[in-house]
Amino acid sequence: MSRVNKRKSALDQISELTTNRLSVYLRCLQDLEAAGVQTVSSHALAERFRLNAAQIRKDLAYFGEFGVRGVGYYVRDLRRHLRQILGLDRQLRVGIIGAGNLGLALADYPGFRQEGFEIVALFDADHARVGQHSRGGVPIHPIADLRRITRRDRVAIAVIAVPVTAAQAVVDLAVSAGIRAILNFTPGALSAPAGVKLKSVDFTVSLESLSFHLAQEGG
Amino acid sequence: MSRVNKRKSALDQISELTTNRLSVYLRCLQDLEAAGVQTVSSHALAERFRLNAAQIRKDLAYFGEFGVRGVGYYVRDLRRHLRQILGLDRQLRVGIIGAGNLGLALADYPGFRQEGFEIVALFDADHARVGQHSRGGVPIHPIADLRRITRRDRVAIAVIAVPVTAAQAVVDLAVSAGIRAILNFTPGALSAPAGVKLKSVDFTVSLESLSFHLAQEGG
DNA sequence: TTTTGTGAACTAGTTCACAGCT
DNA sequence: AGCTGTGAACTAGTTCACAAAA
Repeated sequence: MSRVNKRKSALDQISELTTNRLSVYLRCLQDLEAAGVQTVSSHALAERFRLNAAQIRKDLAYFGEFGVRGVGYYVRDLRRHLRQILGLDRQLRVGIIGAGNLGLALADYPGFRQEGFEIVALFDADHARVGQHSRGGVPIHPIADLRRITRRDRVAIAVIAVPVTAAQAVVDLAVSAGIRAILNFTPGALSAPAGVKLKSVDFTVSLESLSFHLAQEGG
Repeated sequence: MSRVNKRKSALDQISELTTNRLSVYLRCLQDLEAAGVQTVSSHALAERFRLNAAQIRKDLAYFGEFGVRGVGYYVRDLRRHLRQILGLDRQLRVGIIGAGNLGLALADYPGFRQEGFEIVALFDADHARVGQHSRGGVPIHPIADLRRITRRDRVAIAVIAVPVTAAQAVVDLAVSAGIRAILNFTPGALSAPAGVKLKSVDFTVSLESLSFHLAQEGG
């Protein structure tokens, strides 16, 4: 069994901390490539994020031996590898459920398109919104059409930006429409069946963490 | 020295993981109190988040002995304690820098006000936006007024929702205006001096984490 | 009896330090 | 000489398991 296969079999035990860092490395490599830099060492990368160089080498080594001893990593090569590892070598289509302020803002968020995600649809229960478009041109569909549009447009990722009370029902609906990856922006605990990856971003928790630190120092 | 003081001195070594969970517990307690529940055990709480009961007890025990053996925790009491620990017993004022789609959406995000944060000001470099208000009525100021408004309105927390290229300059400006806590929504590494708490929310990293999981399963 | 608070055991994640390749 | 890849050492975080309290 080849070294690559040995690694492949251990790939599901990669921690989320590692994959998050891979995203960060990738962004950095894109900057470096744009700046015409050919090679980069783990130390040079580490300095940018005040991270440990060994950590970067370990993160990368889970997936293969991408570096060259005495030289470092070829920026172009490593970037290509990371894009492939993160599944960004194919265009991933995203649907956003909830066309309120937040949903509309996310639909036109330039960072997504830039990294290769394509926001293809918004969904909303409010009939007044259906048929409209975001400023950037993403069409708003009735939520009843979620299953149909998801299949037609091959939506792979759902973003949840609805009021808290509707969130679990929307997750269930997305799952039943065949969605296997969900990014949730509503607060509170949601559950999804095994095999469906659910990731949550909770603004309130983040703000409260800041509040805690102010409370500690401020007395 | 009292037990409370002994703990107080160790308070700065509380991990972010713990404080994030405290926010989650607090939200749950608010629901329980609204539902008229008097007491709750660490096991009952743990089930809600499929978390470990010992973890919850440890998280709480950093700050005092809030529980009653054989009974559990008094919901009302614990809620009050958590609000105090997280610094939510006083109204915290927030300013949002960047009045684009995202900044405006955050300004009117109902979850913030609900937890006791007050969004008092938006700031933007674009003169066309200055003088306008968010739908919810938050006024948009020129960024040049950041220092003045921050002092006048006693803004404690800054939210960064500007384009990536402007982000570090905006952080520096906020710090020089006396801000000690910053919630950053732009991608990439920003730096702030010691004593200033900078927390980042990176949408792209979250989406790429989902992409990674799809790439692993999907083959 | 029930449930907390917490030391001890365990697990996960990070950093060190160096052999080995270029 | 320079830098990677990685076992070993270390640090942080979680879970177990039980004495002590109500």
